[in-house]
Order: sequence, then C-alpha cells, then structure tokens
Amino acid sequence: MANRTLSGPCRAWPSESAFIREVLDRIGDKWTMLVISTLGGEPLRYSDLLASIPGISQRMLTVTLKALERDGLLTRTAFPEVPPRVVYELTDLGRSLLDAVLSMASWAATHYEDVAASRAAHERSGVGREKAHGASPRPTGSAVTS
Amino acid sequence: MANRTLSGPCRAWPSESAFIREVLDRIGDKWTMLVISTLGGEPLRYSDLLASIPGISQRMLTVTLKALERDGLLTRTAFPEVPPRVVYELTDLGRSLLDAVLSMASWAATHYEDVAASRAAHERSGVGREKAHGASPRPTGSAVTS
DNA sequence: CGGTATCCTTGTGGATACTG
DNA sequence: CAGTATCCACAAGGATACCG
Repeated sequence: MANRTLSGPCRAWPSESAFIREVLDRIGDKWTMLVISTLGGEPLRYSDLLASIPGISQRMLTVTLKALERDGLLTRTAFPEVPPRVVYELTDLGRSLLDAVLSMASWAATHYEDVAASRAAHERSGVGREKAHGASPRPTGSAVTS
Repeated sequence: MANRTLSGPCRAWPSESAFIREVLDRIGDKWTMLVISTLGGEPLRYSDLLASIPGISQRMLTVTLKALERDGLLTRTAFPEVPPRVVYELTDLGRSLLDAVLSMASWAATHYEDVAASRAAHERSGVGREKAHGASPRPTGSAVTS
C-alpha cells in the first residue's frame, strides 16, 4: 500500500506542486505507467513487454525502459547467450510506485462509467447548444452552474 | 479514499492496460493532476488557480478545467456579478480521484531523493561507461546488469 | 533477439492580443 | 475578472530500416 503520510484530512497543500510536477514529468508520459504495471507481476523480457503492451513501438519501449532504469525503478539484466535474453524487473523502489499506479488503475476501473456518462451528457446537451437543464427560473443573483 | 478493490496481492493483471490507458489519457497531461490537487482543499476561483499553479497559462488552465468539467470531476459555478466571479469545485468523483493523486504525490515526496540519487549515479558511471557496482559474485553464465 | 538510427508527422502547450 | 482567439515552436512519439 502506498504510505498514507499526508492524506489525513482530505486537504491538499499548495506548496507540493513541485513534487507532483516531478512525479508527473517522470511517469506522466504515454507509456511509463503501463510498463510499470505490466512489470508489476513478474520480471519480463523485452519481447514480452513489447507484446504485452498493445500499441507501443520498439523505440518507445526502449526509451521508457532506459528512463526507468536510470531512475532506479527497474533493473535490466542481460544474459550473454545466443540468442540474447534480457530481463527487466522492478526494483523495490519501482514496486513502491506500482502501488500508487495500481491506485490509479483501481480508480479508473471503478469510476470509468461515471466519467463516460458525464462525457456523454455533455455531448448531448452539447457543443454550441445551451444546456437545457429543466427550467431554472433564475432568481436574482443566482449562480449559473454550467 | 481510493477503493482497494484490486490491490490484494501485489500482482498486476495484464488485460487492464486499457483502464490505465484511459486514466492516463485523461489525467496524464501536464496540468490535470496539479489542478485536481490544488482544488483538493477547497473550491477556488479562476484567478486563484492561475496564481496557485506556477507556470500554467490562461489557455491551459481553461482547457484543463473544461476537460475536467466534461468528465464530471469538477463543477463550474458562475456568479452573474460585476466583476464576474467563477468558482471551481471538485465533485465527489473528483475527490475520489484526488486520493489516487495524493497517493502519487506521497510517493514522490517519499522517494524523490532515491530517484535523484539513482539518476546522479547513472550520470557519474555514465554515458558509455560501464557501471562499476561493487563485486557481485556472478556465477557461471553471468548476466550483465547494466 | 534486442535493440539503434533516422526521419517526419502530430499534438501539446506557450505567448500574445483581444473580449464580454 | 474570466475568459477566447490565433499563431507558432518544440518535443513526443510513430514508421521504417538497419545492426550486433
């Protein structure tokens, strides 16, 4: 589980933007989270990762893996055989992040439909059209929740 | 709090890539997490957000807020006063995501130094040089952990 | 098998100016 | 105050070809 150090009351501190920026710049790209979560179960080799992550290109897999290795989130182990075999595995640090990633995935799995519904609703009441929410009589000074 | 539905044993299922892709495409951009975490404490108005999130442009704040509103993660309430006042507030759905975001921030705060250290180490032993890790006694067919 | 190298398209987002 | 509109730069990333 992720440490719960700072989630006492549900209150976010403003000055921590820097940390969020940091983590975002590292794992907020298109593939990093996917690689981490795929590697979460067990060590995998290059070709396995390539196959397990639909849509990723060789280039991006390599780039992502190198970045993660540099940051100490995974290890790359090459066996000098022929044909070559290379295994990637999360470090403890990597696994600690995995927990946060799974927290995200969990949220996505749970609330996916809610988001989809909201999107659909916004499309219906639509682009350019005024949102036809049932007859709010607009008393003086009433706020408009768009 | 994030539901912990799928974080039993620390094992990631492969087929959930789709969900991670979803959540990533939504909140993986440069500002979304920052806006959510900034809005986590209390409702804020446009100008507050602009001031609280260092480096964000008007354009990106507007774009991000609209996307979040569409997805039902926050509400926009405009008070028809002069000068205009608009307040943004997380919905319950948004707050549920906030928890996962804080989980990320927590990880960043806790492990930031580890990552920085690893990066520094890779720069030192660096680009082109072999990593001189102290004598791990490799058995026959020794794998190379780069 | 496990990558690199190169090229080139695209999306993201910054700067700036203007509006209700 | 709270946006919109327009233009543009840059880098992320896909396609393809090749290498040890």
